[in-house]
Amino acid sequence: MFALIDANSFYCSCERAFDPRLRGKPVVALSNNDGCAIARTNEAKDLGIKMGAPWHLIKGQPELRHVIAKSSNYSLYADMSRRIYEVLIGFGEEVEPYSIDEMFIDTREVYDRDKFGCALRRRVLKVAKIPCCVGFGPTKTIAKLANRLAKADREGSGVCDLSDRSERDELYRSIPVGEVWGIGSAAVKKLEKIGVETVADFVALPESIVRELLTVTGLRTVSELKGLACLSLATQPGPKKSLAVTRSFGRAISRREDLEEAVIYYATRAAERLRGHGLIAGALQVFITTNPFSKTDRQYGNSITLGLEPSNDTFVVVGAARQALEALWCDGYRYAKAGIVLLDLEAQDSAAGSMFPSRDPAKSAVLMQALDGVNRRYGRLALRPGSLTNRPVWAMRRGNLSPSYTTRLSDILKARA
DNA sequence: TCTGGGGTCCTAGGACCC
DNA sequence: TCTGGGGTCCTAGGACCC
Repeated sequence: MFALIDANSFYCSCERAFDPRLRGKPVVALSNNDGCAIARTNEAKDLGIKMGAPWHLIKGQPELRHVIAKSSNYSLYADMSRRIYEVLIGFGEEVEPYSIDEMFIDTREVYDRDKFGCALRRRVLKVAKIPCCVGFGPTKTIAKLANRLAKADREGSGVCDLSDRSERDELYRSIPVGEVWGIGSAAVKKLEKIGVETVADFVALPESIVRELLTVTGLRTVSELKGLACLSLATQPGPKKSLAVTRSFGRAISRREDLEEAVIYYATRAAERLRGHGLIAGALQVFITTNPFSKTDRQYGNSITLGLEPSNDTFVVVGAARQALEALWCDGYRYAKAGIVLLDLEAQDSAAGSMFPSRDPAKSAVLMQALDGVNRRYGRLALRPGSLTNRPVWAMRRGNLSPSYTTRLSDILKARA
């Protein structure tokens, strides 16, 4: 049996914990650049403010003038999350922190779930000052669903137990399938086409259909909904696989120097975080894109993935990022967003002995040629410090070269020639 | 003169999550 | 003028090898 503890309007509740004047008022927490609302209190939801609604549109409406907006403060939220975790650990159960505001716990040993759930809620509210809801179920997916029901019933106890099979079957008939964890908008659309609307319709489908439409993830979700646990509690986080630093710009950027400055900054942050986790990266991806919401701007977006000599050195990461940008950049667009993603992460200690990554010299040569072309035309080569050869950082790949990458790069070159 | 096919690895992109 | 940021998993299909 699992329980899911999910904080209510987490970011807003964190703000309220430190400023009681926000209680009972419509509050939203804003994304980076104060761009859009990413958390809303019930009062704000009741005013019709949608998740992800742009703040500049909200504040333009006179009837929403009293809505209070807070810029997000992630270190505060992370700290509050840790407090909740510690409260749950204090109950002596196994805890899996699933996201910043959600934790699964193993409740096999719990006999009176209602009582236990209420005690949890009270304790979290008292110690961490955060209101939350608790959902119980024989699988994680059902516990998630139970939590949703607990949240939806605002006047209720904040605890919902879906451990009873017949009770579930009854409920499934009135719950839209899109409410289920793992069923997103694309899946809903596909399911609608074959007449599936409720969770009950969904679990009644033959396996072959589910498999065909939603692959193995869909099958897993069905099993979980039937009470057959496919997902276990992960009390220890797995090794990190990627790390990203991405931002939308406060205003559109048209000058190359400005974009380069942004990308260098992201690369610096990324390398810092990499070192913070004791990791090195074996590949780096840079992307830039125009504003997809704009109806007037010409659109362009592209990304490039480069192999690195595994490293967490700022100079190496920044050097590779600049080279990538050099190849990506196209003049004459208004850029709205850029980012850098570090991939092929490994623990720092295992780095020794993996200095020369390219397994296929012939293919490297092809890429090198393409890159040399870029460099001849578009600027200098940033060399890896201490490199024995004059290869640019981004010509060093660990695995096979992606042919589509080479193609894409030549497309870019062609477009610019 | 005839020009295979199966296994494996890799990547981009889609979908989903909070 | 202003529309988030950070992740994971799965699959199709290309490239390669023998």
